[in-house]
Amino acid sequence: MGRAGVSVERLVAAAAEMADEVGFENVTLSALARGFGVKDASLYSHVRNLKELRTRLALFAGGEMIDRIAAAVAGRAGKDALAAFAGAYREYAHRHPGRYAATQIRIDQTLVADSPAMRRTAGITYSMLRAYGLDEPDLTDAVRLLRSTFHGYCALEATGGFAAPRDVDASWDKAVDALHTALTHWPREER
Amino acid sequence: MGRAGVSVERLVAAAAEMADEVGFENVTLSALARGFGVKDASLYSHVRNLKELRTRLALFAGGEMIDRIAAAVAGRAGKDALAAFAGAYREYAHRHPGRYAATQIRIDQTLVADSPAMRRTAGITYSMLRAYGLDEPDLTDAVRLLRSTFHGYCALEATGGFAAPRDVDASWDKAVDALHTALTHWPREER
DNA sequence: CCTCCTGCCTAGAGCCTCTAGGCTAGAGCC
DNA sequence: GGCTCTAGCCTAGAGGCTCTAGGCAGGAGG
Repeated sequence: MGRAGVSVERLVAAAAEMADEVGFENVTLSALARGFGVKDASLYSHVRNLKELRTRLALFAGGEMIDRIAAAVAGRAGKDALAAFAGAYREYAHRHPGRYAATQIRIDQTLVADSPAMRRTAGITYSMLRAYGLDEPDLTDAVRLLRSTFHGYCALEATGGFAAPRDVDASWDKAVDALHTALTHWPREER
Repeated sequence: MGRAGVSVERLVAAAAEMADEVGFENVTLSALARGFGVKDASLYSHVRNLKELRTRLALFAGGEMIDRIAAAVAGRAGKDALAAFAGAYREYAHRHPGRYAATQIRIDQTLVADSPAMRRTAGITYSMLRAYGLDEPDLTDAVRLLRSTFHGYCALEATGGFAAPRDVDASWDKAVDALHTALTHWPREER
């Protein structure tokens, strides 16, 4: 009986597939082992435990996602860039619900901080926002607003939170418009 | 050995406590049974299965949450009402992370639709927004924007998503301000 | 050619959900 | 007071999951 050829990379890739099919929560080392034709105990020589697999999946998905977003934003500015960012974000969340869910788990901050994907994400977001003429700390506040709205919308959509008959794509476009006006009329301290 | 006196209500209440302590995901029928001094199989005569317990908890938490929000919003209007809504929302999410997580699970839409809590939530939100002079479908779009931002912010906060040194309360206030300006300058179709 | 290490294995503990079937105390009826 | 019915608990057991400990074999490198 030859070796099955499991590796961390193949494991994470398989986990990504499985997450999109059955949900991030339901990705199981047992099921992955079955997929590789291997006993589940064997996977523990490639990955410390389930938690480690999940954070690897999270970093993988985060990188994949920011690649798509970067490609969409490239060469655009202002409202165009914002819309492209938003569109790519939501499209990834739709196409890869399991991987997207993975990006939202709590991860050791030291791990996240020196992950290249995170740095890239921050860079792209901040440079996109600089077009609105914001300075710190408004810049950080605006980034948090955008992330919150984007994530919240996708999360609520994913759990079936939008029951009203109104088209969800139209609401999304409106939300992006509204964020644009919020950014252009950003509330400054008056004094 | 007398009866332990388990009931659906006590079960849900205990689950709510446990969810806030160990996280919604980690609420387990076994652990609840241990808490009641009862074998886990016994709980299945009060609740069909884990899923049913979870949706019961979700409806319970949803009702509790909208009660707090309603109390906070009462007697206020416009930006005041928005800020009160937002504050009560986030405070509940902070104080009861497990229950809040419960409110975000996917639930059978027919169950949700005729839950009184849901109707109340919709009523309060829509009436709060009418102060901004919006009509359908903008009203629904605006509700979705608010829910998305509120939920997204709390979710990201909960998973440690805001690593920057900027104070998270200040960013929240700014976000609420920004939403207010977005609502007052709501993007209309120009034609 | 030999050694070592990698990649797999078996065995087993522990925790979880959920089903099937049975016993019993107390409530309601005659 | 006796009778029945049922709610609320029980034991037994199957099956899925994570994870540890220890073993074996085949291919790569000295």
